[in-house]
Amino acid sequence: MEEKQNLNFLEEIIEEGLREGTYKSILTRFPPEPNGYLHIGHAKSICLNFGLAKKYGGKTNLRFDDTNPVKEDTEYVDSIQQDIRWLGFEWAGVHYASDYFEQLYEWAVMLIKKGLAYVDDQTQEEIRAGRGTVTEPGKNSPYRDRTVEENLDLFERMRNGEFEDGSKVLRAKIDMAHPNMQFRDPIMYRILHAEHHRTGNKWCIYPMYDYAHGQSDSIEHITHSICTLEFDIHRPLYDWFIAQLSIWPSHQYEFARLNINYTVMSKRKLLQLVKEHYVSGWDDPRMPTICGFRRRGYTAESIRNFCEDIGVAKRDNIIDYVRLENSLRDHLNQVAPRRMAVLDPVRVVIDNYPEEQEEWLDAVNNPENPADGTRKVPFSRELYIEREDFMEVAPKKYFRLSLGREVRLRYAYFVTAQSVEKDAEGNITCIRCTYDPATRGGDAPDGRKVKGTLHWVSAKHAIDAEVRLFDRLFAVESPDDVEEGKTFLDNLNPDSLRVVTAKCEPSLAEARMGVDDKGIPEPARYQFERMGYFCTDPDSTPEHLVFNRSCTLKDSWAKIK
RNA sequence: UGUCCAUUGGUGUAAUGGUAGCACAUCUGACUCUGGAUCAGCCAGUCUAGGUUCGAGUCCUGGAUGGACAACCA
Repeated sequence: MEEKQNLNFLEEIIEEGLREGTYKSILTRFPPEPNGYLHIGHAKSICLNFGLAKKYGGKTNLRFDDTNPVKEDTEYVDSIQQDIRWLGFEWAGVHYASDYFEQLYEWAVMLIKKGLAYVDDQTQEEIRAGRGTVTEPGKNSPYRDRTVEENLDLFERMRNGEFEDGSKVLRAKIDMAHPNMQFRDPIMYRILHAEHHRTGNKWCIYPMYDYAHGQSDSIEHITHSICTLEFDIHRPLYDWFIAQLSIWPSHQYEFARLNINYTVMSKRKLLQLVKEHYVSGWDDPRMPTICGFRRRGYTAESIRNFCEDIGVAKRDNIIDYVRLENSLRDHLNQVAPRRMAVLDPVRVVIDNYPEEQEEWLDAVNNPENPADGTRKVPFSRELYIEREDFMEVAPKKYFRLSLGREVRLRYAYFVTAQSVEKDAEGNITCIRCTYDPATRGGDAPDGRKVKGTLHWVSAKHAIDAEVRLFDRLFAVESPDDVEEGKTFLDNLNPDSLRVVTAKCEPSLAEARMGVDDKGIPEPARYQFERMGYFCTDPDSTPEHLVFNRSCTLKDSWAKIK
């Protein structure tokens, strides 16, 4: 009884090719331009390219699409490699489009000889005007019919640096009236006297994407060049260059890019957030970058699961941000040790608890994984509980502490609130309670039940920690939808970061950043019971602990409220 | 008003001419020393008009809606 498997459209294509013997194994590639940090959208592409290859016993190349020296930098090539490794993938080979510049040049010469490319002296504006519009055909360049000899001579001199930036380009000679704009004599090379991060000053002409990408795929014998939908209209041109050059036929397939609500995914906008200091950097925990999620406390596994979970197709999609959080919660629920920390403390005094007494009680590290064992937490007469866990007069559905009501302090005792003390402004400064000594450990021998269980820390033993409470970076679902005169920046959430000083159980003093098996910094992750998942921030030191809130717990009380 | 792509519950994603399914969200209930987790259940869908066919979400034609393309960006 074979289980019926549902394949996505890419798997269908791969299996069909395998079945028909079009190829024996597959080779994919992940082709980032090193002009920014990778974001969660790239994670989808990475999981797809590497995941597909893995599933079908193939391999994946990492190839930097570095054909525009003015925007690219080695800072980005380093971060990109780190992020891919952190996600848990390893490439078969690392390549650079710039490795192929010489070959690409030779092929361009070949196309000139075949009468399929020419040097155009028009200005940028003239070229644009000559291209026509989506509904009107373009006009031929006056330089379109230069002889092969003249084109060869001019192109070589372009390479030799005889001309200024922008004075000439090499264009493919196709059809200025073609209904697909991509075919209206696309530019193959432009002159750019700029230093390239790898080739230095060797070149002053650089190939355009359309002329470089497909040929790079072909050189590497990529079987499946998987890219996002906006390149769909480029595919005929991709095929055209390969056909005219008679080179190894790579094929391009397109899928719908990932969109998530309450966030932006364009590199340009992310760069702007960084450059204009709306966030602290590319790895700000509110950023949708891979390094941002990493610092936020996301695990690589949770991101991989997320990408698997959302699937892949060709239709535009907007994924609910909660899907991402759910992936994280799923994973962390299984692996994160539980601790108690009070983020907004209010003092509690147990009047009938002996003044000098303290007890170290057993607390379970992770109820989902008994093997994680237990730890001791100190209890004493004065405690802190969460301010929102007490109401003087409470509605019926409120299960927490209120005057005259009994609740459980987790792993400790049942307590009943008796009275409150307030300051001049009427803020509660202290809640006076009594406890039942018979309920030690959290169970009543007489079998009586209690509706609520609260987390707490002993005031005398508590340690302070800075806790950064993150919320979504944007206040609206579609930050890019803006009215006239506004930008996505107007949609930033002013409350996306709140910093508090929390009271933590003493065992948290040991919380330290670590490194993973690839040497990449890895935070210590915890569940602060009832409050959410938290992790150490790189800013954290033994003297000054800093925790980031990765995400909250699901909170059904918040809905009732 | 050109070319290309897409359209299945609120959101994603399957069904490959033969019973429209799954996940997330929502809502109910059970259980619980985290209002967490877990378990059970409910609600809810083929853009539209024709055509082909014994039979259409699927194939064909028209329409509607959304998206991509007019960078010397990728």
